[in-house]
Amino acid sequence: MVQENRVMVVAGPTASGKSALAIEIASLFDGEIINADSMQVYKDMPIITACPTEEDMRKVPHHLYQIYDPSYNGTVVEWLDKAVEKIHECWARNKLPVVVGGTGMYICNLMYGTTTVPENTQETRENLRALCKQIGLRNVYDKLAEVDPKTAARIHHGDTSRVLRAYGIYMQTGVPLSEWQARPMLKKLPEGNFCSIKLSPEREELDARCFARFDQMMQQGALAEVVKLAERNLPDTLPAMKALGVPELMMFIRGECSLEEAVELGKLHTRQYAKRQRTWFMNKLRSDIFIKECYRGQKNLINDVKKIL
RNA sequence: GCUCGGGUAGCUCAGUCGGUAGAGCAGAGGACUGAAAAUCCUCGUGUCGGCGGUUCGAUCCCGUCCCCGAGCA
Repeated sequence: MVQENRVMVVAGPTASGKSALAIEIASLFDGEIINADSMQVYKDMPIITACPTEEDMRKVPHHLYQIYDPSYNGTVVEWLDKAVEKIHECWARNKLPVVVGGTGMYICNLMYGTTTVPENTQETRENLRALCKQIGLRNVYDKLAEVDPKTAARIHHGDTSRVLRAYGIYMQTGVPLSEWQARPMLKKLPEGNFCSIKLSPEREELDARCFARFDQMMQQGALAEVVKLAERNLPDTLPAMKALGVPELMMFIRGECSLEEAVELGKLHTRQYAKRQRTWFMNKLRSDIFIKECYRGQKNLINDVKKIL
């Protein structure tokens, strides 16, 4: 029987079969699924983000899927708060929460804790972008180095998002990011509550699945989905607008390339993303079960899961 | 057949006023502390189309041949 206050985490790169595994675990152990994917939280793009299907959702309860409008800028901590809330709700109902997703940062923040740094406001971000355009990223970095040499030493001067964020934190709070980060991490749940399973398939197997899945998305109407998104004319700086396949299909819609080229590019970027995910999980996520293949219904895997719960 | 462009890294191309060459993309690995499907870092020897010639020395100049593109016939 499952121990009390357990959280099952299923992590792995895109197309590794983790959603199917999560459903299997949730069905067998009376669980509910909680999304840990930074793109599947957005509405109106279920195909391109490979959200679970309605049929999947009928099998077991799914949480935190398609909760934001694509115009919304979701963040790690906002997700974290919601995920923790859902976990508590599951426990209250005597259900096993099964957290599944490919966003390593979300999962690691949930398991190992997060910093208490406030979020840069939309306004700060816009100011920063303007400043960056005006004086160049390198000069923003130099300003950062003056007020927060520790952080500057840690990040690369070409790393747009980290340089801007670090400088923004100082601008907004008057406290350097390195000071914020020196404060104790906030752990919303004890680390001991988590069991984790990590899928890390070999490149060849995963590539084939990534490519096949992209073709499948196209057949299911991914293009129509992106056409609708394109009609909204949302800023391309929004996270949802950067979901794999969106910028590529947008290029086709704008007439900048052929559909075949867009699809090829989408596949390529998916494959590159999968590599980044694998690197993250390999080196940052501790796991109780680790397999070097995709989930394809392996029975022994489920037996192993039974042992650790 | 003639004229003009081209033939340089897996791909697209830059370059060397003659001293054997470098970017972007791809590929491999890595980082990641509140935008993370984001953002970024490291790794570049290849008959510089073939063969001759000039030269101390040619990928660069000359000749010739082969391929690709455009134009003229």
